[in-house]
Amino acid sequence: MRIGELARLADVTTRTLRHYDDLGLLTGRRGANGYRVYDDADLRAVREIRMLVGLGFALEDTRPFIECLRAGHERAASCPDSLAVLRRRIAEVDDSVDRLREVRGELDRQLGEASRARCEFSGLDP
Amino acid sequence: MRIGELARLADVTTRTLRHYDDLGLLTGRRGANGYRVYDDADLRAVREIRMLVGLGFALEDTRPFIECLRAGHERAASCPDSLAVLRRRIAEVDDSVDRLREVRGELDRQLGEASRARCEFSGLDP
DNA sequence: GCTGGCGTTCACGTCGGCGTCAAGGTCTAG
DNA sequence: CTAGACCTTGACGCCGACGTGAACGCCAGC
Repeated sequence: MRIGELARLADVTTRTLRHYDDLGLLTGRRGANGYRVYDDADLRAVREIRMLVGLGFALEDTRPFIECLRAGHERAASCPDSLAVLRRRIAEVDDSVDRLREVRGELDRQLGEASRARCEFSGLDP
Repeated sequence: MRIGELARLADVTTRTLRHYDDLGLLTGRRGANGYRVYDDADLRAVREIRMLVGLGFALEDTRPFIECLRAGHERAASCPDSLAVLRRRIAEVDDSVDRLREVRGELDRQLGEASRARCEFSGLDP
């Protein structure tokens, strides 16, 4: 299949696929006319990339997963490099959640103080 | 005081302060020689901005807080516009936490499947 | 043969928050 | 008088993941 069909099937733009090609992430073969030619394995790869990107992975971090697929493995995460990146991402997410919880607490504190300030301003505070 | 001293006191670079000036966020007066001139209120404002940025606010979103301070209010969050932005940010943080928790769950699932795949590969799965 | 719908390669634009020169003006101490 | 420590504006660079447009090639149907 050509780039337009793959784009439709994977629900991405052709620009996105060309970008992945530029990165060497999804280097399709070329037909006699210079057109990029893709197959079902490439569709699978694009879907894997989009899934990982949806989970917050940078494009570069999806590379080991795609290489794992191209190495013939059933699951893209089942290679050592993929697993390492996966665990790293989990740690990142945990850190992010922790930070956001602290931020959330501080925002609440700010809201409380602001409300109290408005009460004093309104003369509603004894 | 001039820009260098304010930068030291607020622990930011002079470039940062000029950037805030470019945005019209912290427009200091100018001395006879064209130098920016700041006072303690400006120091207070910069600290407020950095605190809010630390809580994830975009610079544009700190504007109502700074205007609130310049309007003479004690607490930067005690004006209607500040409060609106503050509540919006709280909602954003809550959404982010929710999304990250879902992401975290999915990452765990991926990790589990990958581990099982590796066990099958190793012939350790009955 | 020509229109229209595919494809191709540059290559610059976007968003935010500054970093990092470059080329100059100002002021103070020695 | 001069060094050097401050200040000024202007303008390009960076990061990521593409969007957007130009200018062109390829191929099918009428």
